[in-house]
Amino acid sequence: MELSRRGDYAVRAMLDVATRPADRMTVTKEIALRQDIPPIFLTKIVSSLSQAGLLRTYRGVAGGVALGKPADQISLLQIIEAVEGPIYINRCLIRRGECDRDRACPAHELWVQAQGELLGLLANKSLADLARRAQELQQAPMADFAA
Amino acid sequence: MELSRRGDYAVRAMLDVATRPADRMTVTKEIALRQDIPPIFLTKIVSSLSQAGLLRTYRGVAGGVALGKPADQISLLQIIEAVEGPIYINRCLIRRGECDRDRACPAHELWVQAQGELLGLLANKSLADLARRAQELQQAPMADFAA
DNA sequence: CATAAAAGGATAAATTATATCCTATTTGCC
DNA sequence: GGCAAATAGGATATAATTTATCCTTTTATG
Repeated sequence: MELSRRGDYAVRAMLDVATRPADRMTVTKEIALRQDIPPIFLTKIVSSLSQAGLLRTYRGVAGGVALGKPADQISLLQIIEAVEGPIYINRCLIRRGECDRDRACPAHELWVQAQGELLGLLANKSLADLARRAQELQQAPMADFAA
Repeated sequence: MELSRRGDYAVRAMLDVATRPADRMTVTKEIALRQDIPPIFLTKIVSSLSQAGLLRTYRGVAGGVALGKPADQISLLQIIEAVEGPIYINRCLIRRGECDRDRACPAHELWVQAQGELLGLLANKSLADLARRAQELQQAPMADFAA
């Protein structure tokens, strides 16, 4: 019941790109360094994010990565599912007939609800939201003492 | 990002016990058969549930398992955490200082929120709720055609 | 005392997650 | 053209976790 590192890394990497000056390219090795992510592993994650259209990548000497679309059009759900595949809170949600073969299952209904809420939350949170919040936290770093 | 089988099995096993006549003991082997759970594996799960006080177990010939307390005092969260340990939606929530070493992390805040909602949902859903729903579904098995 | 149940330790088997290596491809620049 | 710096991607190793079983012990009943 836990996000994999791929997902965690992906979110942090995307946030890293989103909070950099948009006019300059970001290089994965630097992201890895800043975010403390194994560099070669990150290239795989970046590749998934690129295939999902969330990053645009450029090869060559002046290459690197940039956001594939505006940050407010990228949801956290998209990021996570890009690197982990579709989220299922329980096996019985993967395909119909996995748990409720014959009779209806009350647990199944619960998983549907829980999954709906979780996915809703992640789908409604954009990378832009996170980036904005990051800026707030940076400008008032003492804020977390009040929390 | 998925419930393990332990958790899934535990919920189904508890529900199985809760929907049986309370005056008679239930035997794990029968639960395993009805719920399609590997029998020996289920004994381990039952053991965890027993240690958490959610089941009471009785050895010997007329032995078996019964609910450790009234079904309305058993939450789904308790069941899952009994067999999986505490739920963390992301590593950075396990202990303070895992992700927000120095600066505050906006992703962290998101995980706190998501985890809060998920745990809240599971904590507010009781085994009694599920058992009641199970009875409804059994009495009107055609209901799921409407859904 | 035989039988039927759970308890628990050790361990095997399988699956998944994490990470790296190596080679290829692309691009910019001298 | 050739070098350097970047991503692309296949293959593979390593590690961790999950799932499952086996075997022995303990407890209780009749």
